[in-house]
Amino acid sequence: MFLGEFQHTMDSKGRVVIPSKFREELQQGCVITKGQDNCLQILTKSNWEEEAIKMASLPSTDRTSRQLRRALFSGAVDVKIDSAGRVQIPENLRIYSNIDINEEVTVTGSGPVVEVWSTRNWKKIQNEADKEFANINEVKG
Amino acid sequence: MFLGEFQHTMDSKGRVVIPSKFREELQQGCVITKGQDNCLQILTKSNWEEEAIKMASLPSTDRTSRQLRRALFSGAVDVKIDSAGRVQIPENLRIYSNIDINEEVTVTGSGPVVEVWSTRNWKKIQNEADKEFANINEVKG
DNA sequence: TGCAAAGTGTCACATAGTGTCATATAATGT
DNA sequence: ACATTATATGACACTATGTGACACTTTGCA
Repeated sequence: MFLGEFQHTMDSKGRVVIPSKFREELQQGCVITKGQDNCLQILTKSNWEEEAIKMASLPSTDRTSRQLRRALFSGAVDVKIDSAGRVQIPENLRIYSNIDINEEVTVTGSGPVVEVWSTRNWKKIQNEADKEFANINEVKG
Repeated sequence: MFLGEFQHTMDSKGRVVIPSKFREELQQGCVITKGQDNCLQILTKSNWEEEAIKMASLPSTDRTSRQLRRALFSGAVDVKIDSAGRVQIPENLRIYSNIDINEEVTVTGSGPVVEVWSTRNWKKIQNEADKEFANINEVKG
């Protein structure tokens, strides 16, 4: 289970530090994919395999399914964390997520997955997310 | 069941003392999350897991669900009480709750959860709460 | 073949976080 | 009231983490 929110910067070579709390779970290998709302997702190997199986089993007759599947597989890279705790983000994913070299990055734990955001982007999303969250709590309370 | 109200200060490293009465229940591990009105909530592990399971099972195809999941998990940390009875509050939660380094903190038992407030904030909220309480009693009496 | 660009590995430094201790304060029992 | 114990807090040393720098390797391309 991944929890928390961390600020980092993407270094001049396109690498991002994985918060130390997440490393143990991801050390044995992980996969980065395009996530929803222009974030990147980092999954553990086993989590990725589950996803992949689900996707592979979608009917290839359905156009939307095909698109989803292409996005998932073509956008995925299998990376390893280096000795300084960083991962290299390939250019296509940097573009997808709007994270430029030397820019601020927010890494969040989101339960079963880790998400990587350009901080600008995250701030917008977070506002929305917090509102939803406040609504739910009000209904409950 | 957590009861009572306690004054402490956040130390220069961002740590807060958990009142000794609460420690036993929280010792085996607890999770801090964003609560309502800019307070922080401390939940026991089992309490947290209930919440988390609900969230994790929401469909990720639905934007609102995704946002909820993000708010919940990114705003949470899993902490342990140190040998001096303190917990470390990460920066994002310090900001959320308006608790600065070396500032006064009010820790309250609130039934199933413990709440952590900046004392300034707490006083405001408490006034409101007391008024409500007085009103109810007036109507009843 | 050589050059430029992109990626990888390593290091040193600054800072944030952690652990421990000593003292002060508060709570408890006699 | 007093002694005894538990609790809170500040101080400080230590560790881990994040960051920037830089050299080295690989890749693609002229």
